[in-house]
Amino acid sequence: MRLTRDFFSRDALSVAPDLLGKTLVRKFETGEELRLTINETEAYRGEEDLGCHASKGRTPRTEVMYHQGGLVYVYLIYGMYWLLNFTSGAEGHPQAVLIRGSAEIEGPGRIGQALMLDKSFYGEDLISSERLWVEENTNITIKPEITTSPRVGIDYAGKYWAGRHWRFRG
DNA sequence: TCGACGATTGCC
DNA sequence: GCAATCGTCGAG
Repeated sequence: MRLTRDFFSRDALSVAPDLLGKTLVRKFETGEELRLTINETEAYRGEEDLGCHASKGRTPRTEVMYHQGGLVYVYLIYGMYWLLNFTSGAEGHPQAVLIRGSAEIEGPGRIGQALMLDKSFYGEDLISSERLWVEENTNITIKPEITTSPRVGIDYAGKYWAGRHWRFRG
């Protein structure tokens, strides 16, 4: 069953750990489906979070994070990898959850490659999209053991924000 | 308009 | 250890 708007409308710190164990589905134009089990996420939350792109304010790039939850926020990193994020929270609250890894494919850059993401996915609605969405995983019967740790690659955000344990693995 | 840099990865 | 590679943003 596809995850609802309500699921993504909650705070990023609730959505990020709850996405662990969920199934990410990408349907290609060929009709072929790629299904990945999410096992690693990170929360980016608000303009005050110096590790969040929205800390620079509302710009063309960060715009979608200010919208409702359940939308796709993709951006090009190092000129070669598209990183996948889902917006969360309510309208006006810039938040996003980075999909950092899955059981089948590890690494945010590799996930983007496997899903063949590009700029056209910016703003895609996970609740109605025909090519990308998230489902409940019916195979999992027990809730995964979740561990937390500091987010990756944001030392520039300073000791406080880089030190928040907003990376979730399960 | 210009230059620095990044929520990464893979090869030397 | 470092190059690849380009959109974004702040400075000039």
